[in-house]
Amino acid sequence: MQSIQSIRGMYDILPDATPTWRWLESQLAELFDAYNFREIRIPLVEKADLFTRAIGQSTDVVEKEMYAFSDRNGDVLALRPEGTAGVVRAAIQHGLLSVPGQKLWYQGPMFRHERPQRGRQRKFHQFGAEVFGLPGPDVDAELIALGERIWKTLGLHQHIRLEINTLGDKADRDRYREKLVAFLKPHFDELDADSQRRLETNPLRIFDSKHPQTQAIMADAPRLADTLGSEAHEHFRQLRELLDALGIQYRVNSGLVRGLDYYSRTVFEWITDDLGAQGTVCAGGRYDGLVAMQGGKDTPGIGFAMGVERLIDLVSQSGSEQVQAPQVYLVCQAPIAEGLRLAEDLRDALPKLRLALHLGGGSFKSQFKRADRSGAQYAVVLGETEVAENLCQLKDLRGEKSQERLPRADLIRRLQELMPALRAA
RNA sequence: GUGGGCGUAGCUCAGUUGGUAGAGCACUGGAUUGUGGCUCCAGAGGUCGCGGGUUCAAACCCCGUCGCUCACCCCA
Repeated sequence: MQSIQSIRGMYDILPDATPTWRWLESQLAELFDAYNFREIRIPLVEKADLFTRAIGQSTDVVEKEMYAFSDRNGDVLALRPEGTAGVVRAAIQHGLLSVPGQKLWYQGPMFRHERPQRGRQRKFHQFGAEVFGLPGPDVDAELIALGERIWKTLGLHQHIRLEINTLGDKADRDRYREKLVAFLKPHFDELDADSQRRLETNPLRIFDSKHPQTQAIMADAPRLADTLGSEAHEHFRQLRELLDALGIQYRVNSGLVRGLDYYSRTVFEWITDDLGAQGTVCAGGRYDGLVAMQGGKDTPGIGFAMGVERLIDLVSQSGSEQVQAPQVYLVCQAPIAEGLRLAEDLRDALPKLRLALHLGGGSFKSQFKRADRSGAQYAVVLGETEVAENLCQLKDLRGEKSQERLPRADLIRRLQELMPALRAA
């Protein structure tokens, strides 16, 4: 019988990898805590309309990548392709926006039906942060400072660079869009096929084109910066001033455009060259119109989201991978009841101890082989002789290869001496 | 959705002009009957991705299909 395989693009995170994931997740949670963000947990499934409205009808994410389906009631639902729309929905629904400066973070799997490649899976994970109700550039600056601290904490700072841009307010962008389209129309035949299509759907993205001829045309295109209203312009100027004051390095990339429709004013992106074609590790921006668009009271907002798989890839390259091994391996060649009892006694006294009890029997030799392979620092030996004399032996498997005999009652104290971290409550 | 590369043991990979499948690592046992790592010996492990075709004979050639992967596209 053919075994059932996982769904394309939805992969398993295996035991060798989960310690690194947990490490990264706990680092991020601590950093969000430190910046006074609070965690929100939202459903994986929402009404499809939520995403259509927030992300934009004509974006690829909605148009061809969304996992949408009808449930038994005939409602059209979708697996969430990103987190911001759901957070905004929840914030409106539960009145979280009544105070200014609501800071929220979220975490979890997202789903997009794309062709998988490095750094791009159909099920992928994001950590994201959102701040509501504060229109000023101080928020933008603090959020970017948080991002910078995250890369430093993860040891990735050398591999990641920051690019920022402003998209202006919606009126600026609409005006600019018209100018850009008017400029490009005469060049239509010279554009590559993808850019010809984007002229209809999302002309600002043509700046991203990798075709040399298209790039040459875009070099002479009108700039969004020249169409900016004075308020948006001033917002961006102040943000840069704050970043300079913080000593944060960045590059203004006037071609930087976010893919989702809801962004306005500040947009930013952290990029790496070490991940192949999917170099964006974290991206975000301001979305001042989104809350109103979702039916809430007009409230400014800003946020970012990072791709966990991409970060894990970088972390693995930088040698920060975590491993999980027991600290003590209990070799038992006495009646297993003795081994189970000793193990449970140890777990009672030392809740933090990572203890592997040998199960399944076998010779001393094979049990020690297991103990070695497990990566454990110490082996505790319990044989017939030890049981008869009510003692046990403690062997250092890594260091001096010493082995000591000691009364079973002294084992806990000895392990605490050897591993002081076990004492902490 | 489009294109390139690749599918052989749990993993990394060999496999000669087509002649019925191998290595290293990992696993099990032994050399060493109460002690791991190094070494040696033995063992177990395979619908050669799947389906069809050509052939006396296919892992190898042909067609189809599925999957993986990289890139385009898209995006975190």
